[in-house]
This record gives sequence, C-alpha cells and structure tokens, in this order.
Amino acid sequence: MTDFKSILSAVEKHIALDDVERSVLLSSLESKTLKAGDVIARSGEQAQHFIFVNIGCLMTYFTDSDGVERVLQFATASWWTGDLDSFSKHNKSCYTTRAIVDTEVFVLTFTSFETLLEKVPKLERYFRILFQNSLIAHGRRITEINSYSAEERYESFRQRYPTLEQFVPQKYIASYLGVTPEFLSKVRRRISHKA
Amino acid sequence: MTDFKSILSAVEKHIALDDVERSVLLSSLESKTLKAGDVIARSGEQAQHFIFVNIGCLMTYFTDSDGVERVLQFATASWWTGDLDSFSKHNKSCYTTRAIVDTEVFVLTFTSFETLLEKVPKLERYFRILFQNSLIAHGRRITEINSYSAEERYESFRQRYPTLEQFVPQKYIASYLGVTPEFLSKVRRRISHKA
DNA sequence: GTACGATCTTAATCTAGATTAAGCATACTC
DNA sequence: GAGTATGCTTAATCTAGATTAAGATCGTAC
Repeated sequence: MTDFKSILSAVEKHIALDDVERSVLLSSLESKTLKAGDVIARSGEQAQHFIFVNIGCLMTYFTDSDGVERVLQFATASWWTGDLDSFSKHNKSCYTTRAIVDTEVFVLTFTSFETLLEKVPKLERYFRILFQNSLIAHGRRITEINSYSAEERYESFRQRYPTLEQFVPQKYIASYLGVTPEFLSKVRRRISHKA
Repeated sequence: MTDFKSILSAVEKHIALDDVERSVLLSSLESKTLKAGDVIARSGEQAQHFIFVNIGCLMTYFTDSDGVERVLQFATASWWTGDLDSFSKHNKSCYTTRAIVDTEVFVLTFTSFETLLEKVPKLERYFRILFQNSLIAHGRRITEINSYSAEERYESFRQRYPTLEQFVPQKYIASYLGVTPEFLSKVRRRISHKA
C-alpha cells in the first residue's frame, strides 16, 4: 500500500487541492522502489523522470573529463530531483542519479507532467514556488562556493543536512563540497581537534 | 513612451495572452530609469522588487566578511533579476543590485506580483518555466565552478555572454568567475599568447 | 597643465587544497 | 581462514590561484 502522505503534504503546503485534483495528481505518479546503488537516470541518456523522493536518498553527479565523479546534489525525503534540462528539453543528460540507500520514489514522465499541468493548472503555481525556492537555494550555494573556505562549506553542509553524514560515504560529501576526500579528512581532523 | 515589446515577447514566447491579460500585466509594472552606478536594491534592506531588465545591465553582488564584493550574477536585456529570497520571504537581503550602464527596468513589487498572479493565473506557468530554466542554468554553473579551472570558466563565460566584456569592468568579471582580478589578468595574457 | 583616483598589469611570494602514495580498517568472497 | 576490494586517514610534495606590492594607463577635476 503506497503512502502518499508525504507528497500530498508537500504540495498542499503551497496550494489547496480538492478531491478530484488530488486523485488526478496521485494517479499520474508512478511509484518505483530502488535498492542502494541502483541508478534511476543515466548520463548519456535522456532523463525520463522528474522524481519525488518519498523515502531514502538519491544523489546526482556527473563524471568530468578526468573520470572523476562530481556530486551536484543530494535529494532526501520530500525533495524533488532530476535533470530538468534533459527532462524538459529532450537532450542527453550529463548527470547520473543513483540511490545511496534503499529508496522509494514517485516519478512523473515528461508527458505525464505536461498532461497533469493541463488537467490541474493550479499545479503550475506549486511548481513555480518549488522552482523559485530551489533557485534561492542554488543562488546561496553559488555564493557559498566562491566565498567560503572548504571548512566553512563543510560546517554549513552539516547544519543544512545534519542526518546525511550518517549514511553518505564521505567521498561523496567531499565531492559535493568541491574538495578531495583526502582534504575533507584533514578538515574533519582539524575541526575535531578544535572542539 | 515606454516600450513593452521586449517583456511581452519574453512572456508570450511561453504563454499566449489576450488583450485584457496583456494590459493587466503591463499596468502592474512600474518603469524605472537608472544611471550607471545607481543601486536599485541594497544589502541589509528588504528587496522591494522583482526586476525585468528592458535595456542595459545590472549586477547583483554581496559583500563578504572581508569586505570583498562577490558578484553572483549579471542581468542583461530581457533577464529577470532580484533577490527572490528577500523578495518573497520578506527577510533582509544580503545582496546589492546595481546598474553597470544606464539601464531601464520594469519592476514588480511583492503585492503587485501577487495580485498579478491572482488576476492572470496563466502567468504562474510563465514564471514556473522561467524559474525552471534559471534553475537549469544555476545547476550548470555549480558543476562548472567546482570542476572547471579558472581558464575554462572564463572561456565559457565569454561564450555565454559575448557582449558583456565590452562594458563590464574586468574586476567584476573576475569576481563572477570566483578569482581575483590579478589572476584573471594572468589568464587573459596566457590565452592571448596561445592564440 | 598636474594631481588624484580608478582600473588594469606584472611580478614575487605565499597558501589552500590537489596529487601521490602508503598504511589501516571493515567487509565480502572464495 | 587468507585474499582482496573499498573506504578512510596520514603525510610529503606539488600547483592553481591568493596576496602583496609596484608600476602603467586613463579619465577627470581643479
């Protein structure tokens, strides 16, 4: 029995839905279960889904010209994720999205997303607010990256995602922060000595 | 006589408007003329406007703990800009937005934005698409910042904003790229020697 | 005219973080 | 149990880019 509480409360935090709209929304979702390590979107292919994380955690990364995996973002419970560029413009994605732990997601395909917005235009508002908030977060992250030191970014990361460190391998956190795992290790030691 | 061609074509590229909707949109805009150097939003104050650049160019920056100005973004003609965080959540902005050249803008206040969306709900779709595209650009920028070298970022910047270098002081471009003006100068020389 | 303030450049030195490489866990497989 | 893959740590060395400081260039005010 699928549990839609989380996605409904995410949406209804911003807009009010009646019973019909609610059921149109839920019926356009497809549920998927992922084991830790499973890939849901692969670099080089077109992104098929816009993804809502119900339980678990995904990470999105791309592989740079030296073969190094660069983590763009983590998506924990109640977050939307996916490569919007590839998803909405039908070009090949340079990102791979993978489950870090066992994860349950709801996905919208491009056509289900489009018809959903046609049937429930109110959702334009929901996604407008969602994207607006993500945009704010991304802006903050950009200023952080080019004006904070690695140590400051790490502290800020820990505050923003307090639980993530417990199950995400440190090398991915290092990558997200834009440093090598070796350097993160050094930073961690420096911090623990201070404390 | 104010020229609304540019903003109408930006909006109508994504959604169709009838005459009434068009005039509601235009009448909720306030037009402002800025001289080069004029500030339209100031750090420490609440951001009053969501801004469409009709002619000219704005830049948004924040001043870090060492007093260094860090440029987050440039907004050239037909771009929207402004601190959405402060604008929509009514907290103090940490960004300042200033005209780099003589500039003409249209602005929406928070209440005019809200009532506009109520009167013309179609615009939710327009802003959803706008924010979605900005989000894609910001994501791209984040991966660029932590996996490209300064030289690569500079080349990529020149490709994306070919005209900007002609009137933006190089120190602001350096800041946008996340390097010191001295280093940008070095990079430029290195490139010109190669070419 | 020259004095002054920006912006840009060049060069010397310095540092945050990368790279390389070795050692040490834990965990999985045969 | 040994073998080995994977992740984390430590330490030595190296480099991209910062910092500092000294000119060069240009506008503009007096």
